[in-house]
Amino acid sequence: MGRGKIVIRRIDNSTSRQVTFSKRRNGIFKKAKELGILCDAEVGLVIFSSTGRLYEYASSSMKSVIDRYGRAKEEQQLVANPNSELKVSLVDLR
Amino acid sequence: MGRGKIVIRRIDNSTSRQVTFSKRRNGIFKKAKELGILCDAEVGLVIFSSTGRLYEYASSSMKSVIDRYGRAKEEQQLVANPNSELKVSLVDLR
DNA sequence: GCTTCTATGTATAATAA
DNA sequence: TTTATTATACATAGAAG
Repeated sequence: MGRGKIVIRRIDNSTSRQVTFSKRRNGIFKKAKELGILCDAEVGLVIFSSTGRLYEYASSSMKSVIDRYGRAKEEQQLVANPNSELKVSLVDLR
Repeated sequence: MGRGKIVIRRIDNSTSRQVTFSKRRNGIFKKAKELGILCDAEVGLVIFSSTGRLYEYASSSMKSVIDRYGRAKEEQQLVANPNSELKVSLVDLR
């Protein structure tokens, strides 16, 4: 997308890498916002630059996204391995 | 980006919304991966569809991203409000 | 570390399967 | 829900502030 085609690998020149980071970071945040609005989705995006600086976007709030993520992963765990916690519960019922 | 220009607001037609979600989700995941590689950044992306399904991508691992996020926010908190915890520490030192 | 310019590479809207 | 096609809209590489 630009004057030349690029290969996707770490940009060696630190100045170019910084400029590309700035542009693409803006681009992806825009995409994240659009996706949330267009498709009625909840989106959370966290980016740490190579210098360690944090950039974030959440369609709702990051706390909401992370909490929901945790709950969703728990459910996935139960579906993937139905015996794990359920077994405990059944044992506890006796 | 396509046959017609669109306005960024919720797509009413659920079939179109779903198709757009599928395409744009792929697009943004690709962008997230590229950003991580090109710019040596740590990226975490969480998306819940309008039907509640979870989609995720992390350049490292989501746990790593969330943990680092938590630590970064704590630091921000301290920088923004230097008196909060520091005051306690100083008091404790006496 | 962000912005402008602009030629060019990409993503994707509309549509159909 | 994902994919194929293709015309268009958009993102961005490179260069220079």
